[in-house]
Amino acid sequence: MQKRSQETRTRILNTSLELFSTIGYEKTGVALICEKGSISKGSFYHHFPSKHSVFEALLDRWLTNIDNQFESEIALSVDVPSSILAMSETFAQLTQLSTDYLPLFLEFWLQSVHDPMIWQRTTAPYQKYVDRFNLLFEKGISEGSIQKMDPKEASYMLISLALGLLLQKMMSPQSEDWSSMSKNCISRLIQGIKGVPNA
Amino acid sequence: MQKRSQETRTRILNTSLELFSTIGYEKTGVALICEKGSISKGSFYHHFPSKHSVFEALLDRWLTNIDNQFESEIALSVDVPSSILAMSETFAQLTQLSTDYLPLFLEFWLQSVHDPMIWQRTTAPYQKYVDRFNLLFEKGISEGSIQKMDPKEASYMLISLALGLLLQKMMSPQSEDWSSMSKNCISRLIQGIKGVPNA
DNA sequence: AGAATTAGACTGACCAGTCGGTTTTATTTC
DNA sequence: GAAATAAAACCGACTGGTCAGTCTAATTCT
Repeated sequence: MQKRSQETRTRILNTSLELFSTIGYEKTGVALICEKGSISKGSFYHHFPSKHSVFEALLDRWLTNIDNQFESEIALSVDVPSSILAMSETFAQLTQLSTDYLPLFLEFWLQSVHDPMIWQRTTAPYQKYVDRFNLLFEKGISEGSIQKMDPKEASYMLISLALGLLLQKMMSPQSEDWSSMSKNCISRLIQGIKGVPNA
Repeated sequence: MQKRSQETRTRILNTSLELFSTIGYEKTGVALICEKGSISKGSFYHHFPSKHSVFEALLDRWLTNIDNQFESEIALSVDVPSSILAMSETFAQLTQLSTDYLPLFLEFWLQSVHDPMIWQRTTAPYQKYVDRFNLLFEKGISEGSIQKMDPKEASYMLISLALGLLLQKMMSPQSEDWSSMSKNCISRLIQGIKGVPNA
């Protein structure tokens, strides 16, 4: 039966996620993961070849999650501005869900900067989003629903805004309502980019 | 003579900055800092009580730098939108200057999330910028040069955009021209927030 | 001289990863 | 369906190496 095996594997993953997020990747010892997750050292290394491989597995899980979320959302709307808004909605949801795990996202980013292997792994999907936004904006611009501008600029603007909101959310006490703040900011940005009636 | 002493101190700081940025704080050993900076272990610990205190010193240096830069820039313009633009200009410059050290900024952020002591240290100046922007936007809104909106929202939008641009700059190959991209994005954001002629 | 600074060998804690062995689960055979 | 066998999962004491920080002695400045 692979069921037990699968279960410990995910337990390793989840416990690691928890610890990596709260105390950081480097500071989290394998021993601690094992203790907190009631896993033995041997079992840990039976499932993962290294501590870092757990990190990578978490990264992959995170990326595919985001990807699925976006993929399911993008097909729905036909109007470009609302389509963008929908994707942003998804984004807000996503951050809402995983507030506690946000620091890990930073850790991913940081490691990407230092390690070319991780960089490649993260960049590919990232580039995919950029391209997707680019296409969306191009369409919007040509159909007149978005102002005449460099679509790349629009994409980067939107993504930057989203990332920056994430970053700030991380720093502020949990009490603050970043979910609605994010929504408002994004919709206002889109409003500012929308095509003007005449032009 | 304190001159030599001062010199080794800054050499420790600069070498650490270099290494922390390129290979990360955790991965950088004190021995390596000493080797690369031609400093002995004893000297190192004569000037700093711990590795982490070097980190903190770098953080302080960074923060006061930013602060000075902003402080000198803010007084110049009287018109609100152009004042904001000026501050953003400064920001762009600032990122331009320290491209290589950008990863350290992330490291600061990450540690702030994990360590309350660091958090306090970073939050204070951060809050100062937010407040400053708030005031600026409030003024702009009341004088009509900025749209009617929550000034906090405007501040967070602008800061988010700036942070997000930084984040993305870090990930992309050095070739890309983020300096002009940043400028364009920020000025477009301000354009979108500017007061409409009628209203 | 003597205070400040520099030198670098040394220590002790910590920690990722290993290894020999046990227990649980799955499969085969009678 | 139960005994026998194989395979997968689990266990935790142990190791080897790393690294922040210490200590004593030497050197350099005033």
